[in-house]
Order: sequence, then C-alpha cells, then structure tokens
Amino acid sequence: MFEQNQLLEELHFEGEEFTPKQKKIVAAAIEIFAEKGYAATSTSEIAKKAGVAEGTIFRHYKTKKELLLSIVAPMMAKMIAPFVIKDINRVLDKDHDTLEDFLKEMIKNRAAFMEKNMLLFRIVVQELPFQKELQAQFKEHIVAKVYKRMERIVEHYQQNGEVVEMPTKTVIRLFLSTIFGHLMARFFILSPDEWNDEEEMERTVQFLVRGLRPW
Amino acid sequence: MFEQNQLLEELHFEGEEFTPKQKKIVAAAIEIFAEKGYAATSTSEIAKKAGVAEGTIFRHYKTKKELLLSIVAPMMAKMIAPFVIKDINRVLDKDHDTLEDFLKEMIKNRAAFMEKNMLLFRIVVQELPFQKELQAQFKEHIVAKVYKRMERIVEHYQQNGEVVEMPTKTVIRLFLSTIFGHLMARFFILSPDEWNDEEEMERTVQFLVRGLRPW
Amino acid sequence: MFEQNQLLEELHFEGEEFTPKQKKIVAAAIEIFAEKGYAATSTSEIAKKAGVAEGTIFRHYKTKKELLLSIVAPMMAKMIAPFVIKDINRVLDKDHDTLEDFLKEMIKNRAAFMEKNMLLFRIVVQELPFQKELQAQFKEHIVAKVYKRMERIVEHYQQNGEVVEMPTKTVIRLFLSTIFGHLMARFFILSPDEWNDEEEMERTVQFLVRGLRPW
Amino acid sequence: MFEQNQLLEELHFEGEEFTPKQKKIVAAAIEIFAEKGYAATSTSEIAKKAGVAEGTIFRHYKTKKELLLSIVAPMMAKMIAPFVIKDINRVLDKDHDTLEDFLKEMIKNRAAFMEKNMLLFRIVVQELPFQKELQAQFKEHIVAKVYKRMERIVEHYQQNGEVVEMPTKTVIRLFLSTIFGHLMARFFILSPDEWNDEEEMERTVQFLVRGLRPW
DNA sequence: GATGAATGAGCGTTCATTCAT
DNA sequence: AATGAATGAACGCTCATTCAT
Repeated sequence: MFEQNQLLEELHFEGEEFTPKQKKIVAAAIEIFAEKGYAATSTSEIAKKAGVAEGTIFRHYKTKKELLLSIVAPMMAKMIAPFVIKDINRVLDKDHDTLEDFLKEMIKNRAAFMEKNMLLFRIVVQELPFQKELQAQFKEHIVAKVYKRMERIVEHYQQNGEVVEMPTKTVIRLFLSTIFGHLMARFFILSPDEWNDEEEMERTVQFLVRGLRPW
Repeated sequence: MFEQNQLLEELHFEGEEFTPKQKKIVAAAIEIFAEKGYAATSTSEIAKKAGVAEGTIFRHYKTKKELLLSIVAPMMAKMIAPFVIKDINRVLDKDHDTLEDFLKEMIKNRAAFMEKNMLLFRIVVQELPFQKELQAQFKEHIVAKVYKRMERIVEHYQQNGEVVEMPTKTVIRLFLSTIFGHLMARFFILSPDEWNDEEEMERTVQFLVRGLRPW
Repeated sequence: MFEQNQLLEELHFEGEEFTPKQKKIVAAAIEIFAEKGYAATSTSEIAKKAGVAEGTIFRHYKTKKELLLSIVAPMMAKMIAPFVIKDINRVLDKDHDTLEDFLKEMIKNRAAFMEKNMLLFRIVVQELPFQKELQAQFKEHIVAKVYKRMERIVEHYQQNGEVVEMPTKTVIRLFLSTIFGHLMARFFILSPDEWNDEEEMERTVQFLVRGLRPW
Repeated sequence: MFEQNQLLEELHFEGEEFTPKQKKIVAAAIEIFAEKGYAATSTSEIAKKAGVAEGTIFRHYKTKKELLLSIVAPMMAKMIAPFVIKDINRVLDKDHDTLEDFLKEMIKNRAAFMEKNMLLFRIVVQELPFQKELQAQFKEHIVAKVYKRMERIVEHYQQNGEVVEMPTKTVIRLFLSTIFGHLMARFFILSPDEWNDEEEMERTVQFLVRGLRPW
C-alpha cells in the first residue's frame, strides 16, 4: 500500500487528530480516487481497501464528498506553497539573479513536490472539472495568490531586461503551460527511459528563456 | 439545447442511420457528460433531457459505456484530422514556408475546431484518465499518428534551420504544451474580455518561434 | 391478504392508473403501516410482502413518505364524506326530524365506514401526531369543513329545542368525543362478545340526547 | 429545555440513583420521543441533545427500548394514581357526596396531572399502538385496576340514584371518553384563548351528570 | 423503433450497539 | 461513570439494464 505515513504527515496538521483507521481510510481513498475518479469510487470499496467497516468512514467524514475535500483542499494549498512562502522574495532577489536560475529552481522544486504527491495531484486535476467547491477554492486561493506572486516575479525580470515587455498575464500563461507540460510529460506521459531529467530540464529552461527574451 | 444538427453531422458518417430520438439522445448525453462527467451521469438523466424513454437509449446502445465511446471515438479522430489529412505534406512544403506561418495556421485551425466541438473536447480530456478503452484508442490512433506527422514537420523545420537541433520528442512536447496552453486559456480559463485573439496568437507564435530557434 | 380490490377502488380515482404491482405495493404498505407504524416499516419489508422488487416501489412513489401520503390523503377526504356531501342538509331537514334519528344515522354511517377502512383509519390516527403534512391537510380540509357543517347542525337542533344553548364548539366537542369513544370501543378496544351493537348504540345516543337536552 | 428536575423527581423513586448525565439523557429522550415518536428518534440525536456521548446512553440502558420503557412505565402508573390510592374510597364516601363533586374533582386532578406531564402523556398515547410491551403493561396494570375502581364508583352512584342502571362497562366508556375528550381539547387541540377552563369544566360535568342520570 | 414497468445489485448513509480506554 | 471510535446490518433510494407490449 501507498506509503501512508508520509502522506498523512502532509495532510495532518494543526489541531486535527487522526486515528489509525482514519489514516487507512484516507490512504485508501487517495489511491482509488486517483485511479478511478471520485464518482466511480464507492465507499464500500474504500472501506474494503482500508480494512475498516464502511460505517467507520462516515464516523470521520459526514459524506463521501467531505472525504474528497478533506484530501484535496490541503493539497491545493501545498501545490502553490512555493508561491506564497514569504522567502520567495528574498530568494528572488538574492539567490536567483538570472531567470534561468529561477526557472531551474522552480521546476526542480515542483518536480520534487510532484514526486511525493503524484496521486494527490492527479485527483486535483481530474476532479477540478467536476467539483464546483474545488473550483471555487482553486480560484479563490490558488489562482489569486499564484497570480499575484507571479506578477511580481515577471515584472522583476522584465525590469531586469530578461523578459520581453508583454502583458503579464500572457507571460504567466506561457510560463505555466511550459512548466505544466514539462511535469506532465515526465510524470504522466513518458516512461523513465524516455526521459533524461537533466537534459529535459535544461531544454525546457532554454526554451523559456529564449522564448521570453526581449525581441 | 446544443445545436444538435451540426453535432450529429459530425458524428454521423458512413452507413450509420440516426433516428430523431437517437440524435436527441446523443445531444443530451454530450451536454451532460461534459458537465458532470461520465460516471456521475445517469442514463435516466440523459433520457429525461433527451425527451425519450429510458429503454430507448438501450435500443441504440447496448450499454452506457457504448454510448460514451460512440460519442468520443469519432471525436478523437477529428481532433487530429489536420495531422492525418494527406494534404498536410503539400501544405507543409508549399504554403507554409516559414515555421511562423505553419504555427499560425495550426493554431487557427485547432481553435476553429474547438469552437465547434468544445463539449466533445471536454469529454475526451475529462474521461481520458478514467477510460482504459479511450486510452488505448488514444495511444494507438492519436499519439502514434500525430507523433509520426509531427516528427516529419519538426525535422523539416530543423533542416530548414528554423528549429534548434534537439530530440524531436522534446520539440513536440514544447510545441504541444504551448499550443494546448493557448487553447485552454482561450476556451476554458479566460473570459472573452481578457483575451484579444490576434494579439495572443501573435505572442504565442513568437514565443514558440524564438524559443525553438537554433541557439 | 387484505382485500385489495376493494381498497384500491377506494384509493384509485380520476386519471390515475394502477399497475398490478402498484396495487400490491399499496395493499402491503397499508397492512404494515397499520401494524407497526410508518417509521418502523422498511421499504424492503413492504416489497417482500407485496412480492415485488424494492426498486419497484420507488418507480411509483418517489419516496417512502410519498407512498404514505398517497394512501392517507384520500382517506382523510373519505373520513369526512358525510359532512361534505351536499345532501346532508336535505337529510337534516327532512329525514331526521329528531336529534336521536340524526345521531343514529351518523353513528351507523361512520361505523360502516370504519368497518371497511379500519386499517386506513388506524394509519391516519397513528401518524397524525408525527406527520406535519398530514396535520396541515387535516386542519385545512377536515377540521374546517367538518366544523362548518357541524355548526349548522348544532344550531339547527338548538333552534329545534333539542340541544341546550351552549357554545357550538363545546357541543361539537362533547358530541364528537362521545362518538369517537363509541367507535374506538367497538373497533379497537372491546372484543365482539363484549359488544352488542344495537344496545350500545341506543345507550350512546340516549346519553348524548339527554346530556345535551336543554337544562 | 424541559424542566428536568421536576420530571426526574417524578420518574426517580425507590433505590434508583440517577447520575446528572442520566437525568439529561432522560430529559432529552422525553422531548424527542414526544415530538417525533420512538421509532423516528435516533439514539445519537438523544445523545447530542443531552450533551453526552452516545455510549453513555447504553451504560444506563441496555437498549433504546429499555430507555423508552423506563420512561413510560412509571408514567403509566401515575396516570391512574387517583384510581389506586387507597384513600379513594374514603374520598368517595365522605367528601364527594354527589356525582358532580366527584367528576369535578377527578377532572381537576387529571388536568393538573397532564399539565405537569404533557410530554410523557403524549409518548404513552402515541406509542401504545406500536409497543406490545406497553400494551401488556397497560392492560394488566391500568385497565384492570382502573376498571375495578371505576366499577365500584359507578355502582356507588347507581345505588345512589344518580346514575342510570346500565352495564358498568358502558357507563365507564361514556365517562372516560367524555373526560378524555375534555382533556384532549384543552391540552392538544384548542388554544388557550379558545378555552375558558371553569366554564368548560362546568359544561362537561353537566353533560355527564345529565347524560347518565336515570331515565 | 419506442415505451415504461420491472428488476436486483449496489449506492451513500444511518442505525443501535459494543468495547477498549 | 463516561467516552467516542468502531462495527456491520439495515436503511431509503438510484442505478444500468431487460423485456413484454
């Protein structure tokens, strides 16, 4: 079974207490939701995989949807962690003088994150089109915050002379779709033998740097 | 209701005959599948929206999944039409001398396609992670064919001197993720007033051309 | 099993069509609701007794409560039929010159009704304290109408000199509680060998006539 | 919340000890049973309203039904208290020479009782049709005892010349249904502004006295 | 071709009850 | 005495599918 301890550490914070059974339920739910999707997953299947009685699920989560959200909501926060950590400005100004350094750091960081959270990431991406609540959360917390940070970063590199003068929104779009494509290819489309991580990262970064360089 | 006539013309070819009821069923199914996903859609809901009896659906499609596949399979073929139409080579060699022209044409073409087929496109993208049959079809028909064509195109522009020497697979990845991002932003993320089509296309194309230009 | 044909004739009117299975469902539901009460009756029990699949119940009635109401609502109308039939005035004025005649006729009539509808009557009485919808219906349709008719009747016999001058409401209360007690004793409390119908009716009527006679 | 102290004093006698939590459980159960009925009340609802853990209920009562019976059984005894108190004979012979006095005393007494125990009374009446155990208790303890006493009382007033010669059972029936109707009207049907207690009692008593007076 | 009644397995959820703490 | 996590049977209800008409 999925390495649940690590997972649970991620989800479990603040005042919440997780009983052992609850941990098993969450771990099982993550696996099955990722594989078959929320709607096609039955609570009895989760219970069986978790090795608990079906009623136990509903002692901890009022509904199946609450179980989904309890898994996905904190995940969404984590997905954008690097954009909201306050250090980012310092990092930005000091360590990553060049856009290239910044991009490399960002891709490495997000790849490391995905390696640890692939299943959760899948669930978020797969359910986003269907769950209105997720979309609301996503818009409010994710889009807003990420956009704000990205805006400052883009402006920084535009003043820097490394990024062409172009609407921030467009730069962010090109930036994110390239990185998203990079991560999808690595984690969901290509097999490891089709992927040399060092080289592909270098190419992705070069593509971005040159594509956005002032014309 | 979705302009079903147009839709059905798209799906209906060769020897198949569609009764009026069947057309209504397909049109209703497309709308609901797109909105709530295949698994969360009930056949009774489709029947009600289509204005037919529940049994009628199963007169035309043995199972609910067959209904899905009957909708999605021809769609997948259409998604890659421009890559398989035999003219493409001619087009490639003659009309679009430059990469820029080619990219513009491609984006315009795919955007026009999506405008007409947004719902169907949504269904394909949303169900691909869950439906093994779709994945098989996708890999066999789409990936293989598109990749083959794209390979030739990329090589053409590499020999041309417009695209950097780099593994074809990588070029295709950068290429597709940028175009995919462009289309998603336009059709699913941004509102019309956030999007100036001419300008954004120009920027997307410039980004690609410069990002892939020999170093 | 309960004589369902007769019952269904009672419940089935106007445009409604009852399938054979539906009739069986209603008949089974009446029996079990009467015996164990609505809340303690499971739909699976009804289905089993009716000899149908559980799903069949929900094809005809959206919810268990709708099944209850479909049984009970028309019953409530019937309970007060003699009070709303327009003939009552004629009957009152012509045939039953004396209070005694009127009371005898009324008791006989309601006893005959209960004989045919004991189970349905039980359900109404048992569920009235719990079902808000029933209470609303009861107040609106039953209480209001019965009270209006009874008022006229009471006034008639007061002008007649057979009933003491006393608030109508009070006369009705004494009148109804005596008749209700009569019917309960006969149908629900005493065994047939404890009950001589002719004699008991005579006594009930005499009690009422003398109790209400002008002081 | 219902004034539980008073209630508990009523229920708590002999060797039984009630912990504070137990008192809260009983008080909560009474309220909810009265409102929604035994079968439609869940133990978790009782626990929540009582502010205790679900398990606590089952520490004091082996089953939900035992909780019901622990509430209802002593209540049934109280309902007939005036009929079993040994003083009744003395009362009968000395204080209440006339039937009128006796009836007034009886009605006042039962009204006072109901004022204090309306919820409990509701539960008894509502559950009697469904709970076999209650019916057994009711028949054995209530009916039997009340009937025995009533018999003597009726005979007393028959010898007295105040009550007509008629089967005791019938007299008791007329007597009880009138009093029951009086109490129901006052406590469950009519609003206080529709009810003048002094006057209504006078009318009820007069009705009984005259209705039962020798013909 | 179309219907809609009928099915029974399975759904998400609640239930009364148990038991280790 | 009190807790509350855990149970698994049962609940009301929905599901995709069948079939006689």
